[in-house]
Amino acid sequence: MRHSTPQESTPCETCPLRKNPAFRPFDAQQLAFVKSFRTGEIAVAAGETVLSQGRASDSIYTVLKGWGYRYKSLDDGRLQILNFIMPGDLIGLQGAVLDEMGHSVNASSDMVLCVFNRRKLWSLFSEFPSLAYDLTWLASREEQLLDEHLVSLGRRSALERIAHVLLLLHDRAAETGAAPEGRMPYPFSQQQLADTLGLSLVHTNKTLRKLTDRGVMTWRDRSFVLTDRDALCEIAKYDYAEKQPRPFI
Amino acid sequence: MRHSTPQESTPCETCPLRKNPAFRPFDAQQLAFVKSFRTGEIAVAAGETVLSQGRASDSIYTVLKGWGYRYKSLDDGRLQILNFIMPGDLIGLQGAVLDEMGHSVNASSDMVLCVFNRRKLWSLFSEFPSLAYDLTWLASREEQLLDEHLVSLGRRSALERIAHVLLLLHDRAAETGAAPEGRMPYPFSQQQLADTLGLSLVHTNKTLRKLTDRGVMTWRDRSFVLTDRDALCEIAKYDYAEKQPRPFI
DNA sequence: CGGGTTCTTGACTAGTTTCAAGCAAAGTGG
DNA sequence: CCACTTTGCTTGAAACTAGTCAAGAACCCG
Repeated sequence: MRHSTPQESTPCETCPLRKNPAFRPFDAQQLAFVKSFRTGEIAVAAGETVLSQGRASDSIYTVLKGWGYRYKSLDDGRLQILNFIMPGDLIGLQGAVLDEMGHSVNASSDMVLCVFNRRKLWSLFSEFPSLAYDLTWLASREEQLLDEHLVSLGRRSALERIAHVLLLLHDRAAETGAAPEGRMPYPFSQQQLADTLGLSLVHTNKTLRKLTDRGVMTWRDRSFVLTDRDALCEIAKYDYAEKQPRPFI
Repeated sequence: MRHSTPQESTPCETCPLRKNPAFRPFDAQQLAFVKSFRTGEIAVAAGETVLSQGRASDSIYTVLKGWGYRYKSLDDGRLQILNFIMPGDLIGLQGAVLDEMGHSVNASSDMVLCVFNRRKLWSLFSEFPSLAYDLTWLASREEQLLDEHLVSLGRRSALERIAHVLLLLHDRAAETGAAPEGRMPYPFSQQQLADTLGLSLVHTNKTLRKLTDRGVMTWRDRSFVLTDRDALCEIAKYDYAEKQPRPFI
């Protein structure tokens, strides 16, 4: 893993996540513990690798800024994106609890990550059950997102799949205030969208065109705008559920 | 949820999982806590529903005997099986931590489940960090299985997918000693296999035939035998990793 | 202003689904 | 105990969705 020079640390007190109403507040004790659990902060440039499949990682990270994606690749070059990673998400837990990372993580935009020492994970469990519970919350939510993704790949048509991820991505970004007015500034390529949905690049492009022809969305500059959300929901059979403030570590 | 009359309880001391070398042992304190956490035991007949999508569940379960599957269904009847459930697996955590179950669980054979009170989950975190850690282990492993499944649905051909699940299913069963001599007695239909792999029943059947014609497996009486494991591994690009004793609750 | 990505489009092909029909095994009721 | 029904498996043919190949256009970066 290569990344840019470590930034000077943002102290936990001014952590961008803590100001965000989408995230639940910390009490003083929890904050004190998290400060001791944390070993620093790193910046990862767009396109670089944060974690590699097959390796054990010494660290766990919480995303402070930027977007990334979690993926698995096969020997012959086929690649499957498992999930997208946004601010507040925790990455590397699998590598900390099991012995080896089953997936890789790449940054799709410049990211800033809060770094935690894997070896102190145990003290989180023994001293801060409330944080351990939050960890489990985070793991359950990830499972729920994967479940939904599995339904898409297994049972939805290309058109439904695309409409569905677009809505999902938008709503996940909107949760943390990152998608104003239906505009989703996720910096990814059509190839990445294809690798997410288990489609070929060409078919993804043609399906995207079908959606823009119907006037429900536009794709430009590696991001998209939902111009007719209702129609998209109709296509994807998607319904939005109001989110409660969520935990993070 | 309807199930048969509650069986008389197997005491934790004679729990079938505890005797099984595939599972890590409990110490006396943990055992005492689990006994208080546990509210009883239920039997679920093959075909019945254990948990329903959309509902909150008051209980969490550990499978003592039998097999089942976790799935999501869409309004129009399409169905996607997310994962299979075997002895030692924990179900219902998502419903306990988040507020609603995003999936359903059905029994594919007669099952016996150990029932825990969702409301006491918090005391598990606060009093037994070692068990909380095990819970996280279990959640991470589920995530890993889902990741692998996602790769299958997204990037593997029908032939690869079938070879891959068959091996996975066999090895998961073998872990707990339930698949002697390559014979996997999983009682499921081809329709269920199709719903697992995101394929149609017809194509699943034809692909299964292709595999039996090549002499690598046989399918009979709703279970299968791996007659040429190496060839299957070759097709699926599958490699087996030795498993350590795993936790359970 | 080149050279490299990324996006776009058309033509052709392959893999998978859908439709349709028949068979076998297991259960059900008279 | 035997018709009758149901459920699961099997097979072929036709239709269609998505993949591959190929080539050009647009965009980005140095």
